Amino acid sequence: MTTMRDVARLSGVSVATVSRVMNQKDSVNPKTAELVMKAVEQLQYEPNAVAQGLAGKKMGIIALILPDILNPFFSALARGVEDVAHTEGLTVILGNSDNLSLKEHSYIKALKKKHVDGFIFASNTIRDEDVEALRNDGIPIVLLDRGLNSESCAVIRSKNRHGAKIAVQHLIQQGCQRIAHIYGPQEFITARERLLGYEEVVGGLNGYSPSLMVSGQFDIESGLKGVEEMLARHPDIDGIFAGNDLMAIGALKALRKRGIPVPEQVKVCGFDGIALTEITEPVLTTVAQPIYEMG
Amino acid sequence: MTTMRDVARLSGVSVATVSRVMNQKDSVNPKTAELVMKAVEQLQYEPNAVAQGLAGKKMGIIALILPDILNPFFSALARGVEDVAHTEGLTVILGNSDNLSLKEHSYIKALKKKHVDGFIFASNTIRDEDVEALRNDGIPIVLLDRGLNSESCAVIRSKNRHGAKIAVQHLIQQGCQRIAHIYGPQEFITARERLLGYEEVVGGLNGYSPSLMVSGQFDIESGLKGVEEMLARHPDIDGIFAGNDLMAIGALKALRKRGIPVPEQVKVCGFDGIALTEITEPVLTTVAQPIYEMG
DNA sequence: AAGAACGATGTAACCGCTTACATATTACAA
DNA sequence: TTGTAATATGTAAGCGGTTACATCGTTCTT
Repeated sequence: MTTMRDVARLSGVSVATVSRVMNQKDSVNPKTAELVMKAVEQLQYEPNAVAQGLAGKKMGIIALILPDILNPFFSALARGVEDVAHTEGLTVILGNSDNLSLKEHSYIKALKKKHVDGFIFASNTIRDEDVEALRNDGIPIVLLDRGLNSESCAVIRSKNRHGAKIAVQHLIQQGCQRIAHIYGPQEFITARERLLGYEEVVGGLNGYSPSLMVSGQFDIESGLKGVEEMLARHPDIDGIFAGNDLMAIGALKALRKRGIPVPEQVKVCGFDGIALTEITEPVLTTVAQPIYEMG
Repeated sequence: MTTMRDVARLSGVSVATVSRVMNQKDSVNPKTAELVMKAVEQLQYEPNAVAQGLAGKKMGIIALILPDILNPFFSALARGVEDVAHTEGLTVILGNSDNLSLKEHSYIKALKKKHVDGFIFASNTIRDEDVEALRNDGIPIVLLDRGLNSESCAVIRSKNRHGAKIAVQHLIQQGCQRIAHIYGPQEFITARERLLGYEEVVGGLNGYSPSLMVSGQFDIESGLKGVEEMLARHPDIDGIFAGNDLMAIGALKALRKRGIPVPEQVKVCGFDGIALTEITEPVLTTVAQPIYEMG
């Protein structure tokens, strides 16, 4: 690998000058600069990012910690992040936390050692103390889809509550009278907010009952089970608002299993707008979040 | 950030000794070692990976270049890679190439500067010269699902041809007589092999015709279009073998659109075994590849 | 025309760690 | 007891950059 010294030697200047030319810092005689550039070209010199990192510069690496890349929601997010990172000349390190604080912690630890320039967390289980610690080290953090803790770090979230209201109102407009809700894990602020949005709209309706809500785990399986449970309790529902698309898909499966026609008898609406919703049959109605753009 | 010198100072030894203790290399007096460990503990010392990298050691980073993380096949692969990497103490850098040699090249360039320890390519468009260049630099490479070029670098592939034969034979066993095939882009060796497997089995059948094959792009959309085209040509087909699951899903959509009952009139079989196949209706038959394990 | 201010470049210290080599201590064989 | 091998630890030279500081030749000010 050719180093700066090689370039310096070939162009007959000192390494300092080469560095100056490379960084376009401090003043350098245009002629010298050209000379250096020619040598750089000839030797195909590329600065060593690790050395630059050690010498105090950024390494150009950001860490993206998310629960599970298998979840389409997060792969869309990842793609969004990675795309802009790449055009910015940054590289993205991926970490699957499975929503385990422990794993998150271990990622943070491992990546801090590697001089990561910044963290993006799309995971709902980061411990505040971990975030706090990073902040103290002056490492930039972005929190996606997570409640803001007192500290001042960038937080990106979409209007879950508002979206939920839109979804439910849509169902009502379609003529639904008894709308059930499958909510996600209440540890997640997104799930809580969507539930609130639902309650806000449905709470005022005739015949509203808390038993119209079941819990789910934001995955297909629990959506299916949730709806089965719901149908046992309330065979008369005519609308289902699922806390996310995966559970909506599960709901669809449950309904089909029972031979209930969708959307004729029961209408289903999801949340997120992942690509998957377009391959189900019937195509699922959903509240689209700008997942990619959030990334 | 506490450095090795801090530890050395606190434990009253030289940095070299601390380094020895940390790396368990060369002999160190057990008592000294314990002393050092205590200091490490007390100072919460963590070696700086960047410095270690500069000083010649590995950085513990591997690059995973794949076409698109949005494709469920690749997110499964990525998850597999990331999981074992993490348990091995490695971190994974993700790159979406979109099957563009140019993007791949730019990733390689950017990542080489960052002292990446190794590359995993799941992309079908890497130029041999790029691979060659990496090999010359002594950087380990793994090629997933790609034709092996003369060079000796690890290659992981599943038996596409064999799998294709199984798929087609399965359809025949189910009673299919006229089986169509939607093949993927023929630049991809995987697509070619699957096509070969199909031909090998179907070629011997009565009424076989090359017009039973249409090309697709390994995505849902092209699967849909391909089947529509096929139905125009051969309304009498009773089986479809798709080169991958995404196209199989497209096929399903096309059939449903035409009101053709699946699997009563036409049976469909995909390839890959991505999780998506379980959410379609009806559940799609597919040749499962151990995607995760390949990762 | 002398001194200030500036531009261009070189020197060398430093980032934090690894490691070859040197030194010192201890143990063991002859 | 002395030479030698083995053990334990320190010294210092990198790894490949960045950058504060020093140096030196110019141009500008008055």
